[in-house]
Amino acid sequence: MTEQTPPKLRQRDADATRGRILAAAKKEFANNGLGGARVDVIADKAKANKRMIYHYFGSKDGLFQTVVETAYIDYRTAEQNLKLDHLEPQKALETLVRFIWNYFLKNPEFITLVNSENLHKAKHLKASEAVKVYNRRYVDMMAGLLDRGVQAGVFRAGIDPVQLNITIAAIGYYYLTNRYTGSIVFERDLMAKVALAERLEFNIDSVLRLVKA
Amino acid sequence: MTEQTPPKLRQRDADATRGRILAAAKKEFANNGLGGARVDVIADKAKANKRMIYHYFGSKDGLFQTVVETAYIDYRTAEQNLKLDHLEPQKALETLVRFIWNYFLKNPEFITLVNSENLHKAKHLKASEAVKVYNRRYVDMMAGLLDRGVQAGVFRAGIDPVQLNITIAAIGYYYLTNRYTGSIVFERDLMAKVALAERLEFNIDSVLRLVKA
DNA sequence: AGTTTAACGCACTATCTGGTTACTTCGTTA
DNA sequence: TAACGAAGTAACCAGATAGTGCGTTAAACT
Repeated sequence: MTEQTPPKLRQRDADATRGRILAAAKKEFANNGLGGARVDVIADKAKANKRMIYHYFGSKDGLFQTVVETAYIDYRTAEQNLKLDHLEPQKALETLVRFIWNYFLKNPEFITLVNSENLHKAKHLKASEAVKVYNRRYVDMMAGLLDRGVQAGVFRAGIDPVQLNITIAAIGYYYLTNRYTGSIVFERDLMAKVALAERLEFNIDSVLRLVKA
Repeated sequence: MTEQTPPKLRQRDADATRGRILAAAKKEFANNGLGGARVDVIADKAKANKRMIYHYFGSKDGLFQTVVETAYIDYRTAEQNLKLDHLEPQKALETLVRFIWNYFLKNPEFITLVNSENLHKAKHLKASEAVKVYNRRYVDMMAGLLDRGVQAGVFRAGIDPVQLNITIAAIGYYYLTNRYTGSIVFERDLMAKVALAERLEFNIDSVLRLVKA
């Protein structure tokens, strides 16, 4: 038989296709924002058909929502793997500051996605119950960490874990999200290796000063 | 006779039209980002013709550039009016933290514009020499302020003014730019009056602890 | 083997969008 | 006052853009 079609095994794999779309969308949304992202570009980059995007995610907004929620859960999951309970308070705090800094640095899409979501008043994340659960656990951990420090006499009492939490994220997030305008404004390359290392040290030092007894 | 027209009600007023376009554009860009903003909407809101936008600003990007640059200069100008040199170091620092917080709070467009500009890798601000000049003056002021504090024995030595600067902005900026996701994540209304007051106090306290001798 | 389900893709569209052409009207001044 | 440049307008355009209708085919199930 002349049939003998070359084994163009076009495997059908829903999960894989969905995954490729999600990955491509994450990049496109992170680079251009929700309004600037193009559905056709996402389909193309994912080596999928645009029709599939609507099949799996319903709409551009639906796709964005999934991207943001996934990014958030990934972040909190990584954070939870730190197991800070096993470290002495100061060391735990330093580890946390270091982790957050490095996570933001190595996952720049995370920051831009969060910015986009806030530009849209968090309407996509509003629904997510999962995000709240993850975070409750995190705030509890921080509260416990502060308590342990106070018991050990190394931290002062009365620190609001949420405020501290926000501050720790802030001093890394702001520096990195404003890397471009910041580099212009301060006339130095904020992303140079030395500059990054300096900032991390400054941040660790700042947080320890903030909590010390 | 030349009709003396004291309140010259000009039907045609280039400056006024330009101003209305700029104001409308600031809102539209802040609310939707560069990619999400619509030129037609801007023209409409400004009660101007779309053609006028291209007449005065050349392109959507040109308009955005002017908006961002203007917003930046407005911010630095307000900052300079604080005259911190006349205050004792600690009071000056507190005043600065307070000012930045309130400026971000009362000018939410400023934050979203800066975010948008960073999403686009600051390509619109890159050209602006004015921004650099303003900022140089600001960093010098901060350096002088720290020196005065060290002389007076209230601040510790060796603090990098740029790092402190970034931190002061960060602890306000992050809280406010992430007001929507933050309110979900922490399950409290970050924009409630009490919450805002608490955050400001926490920030002032943090900065003073950071610098104290 | 036959039936059903779901993955996949082509081709299409209604509408939008940044930008432009061609034109009119006002205000200033030679 | 005539003329000329600038302010202002409406209609338009070509390409983009989110979203779909419908047919095809691989795989799962019976």
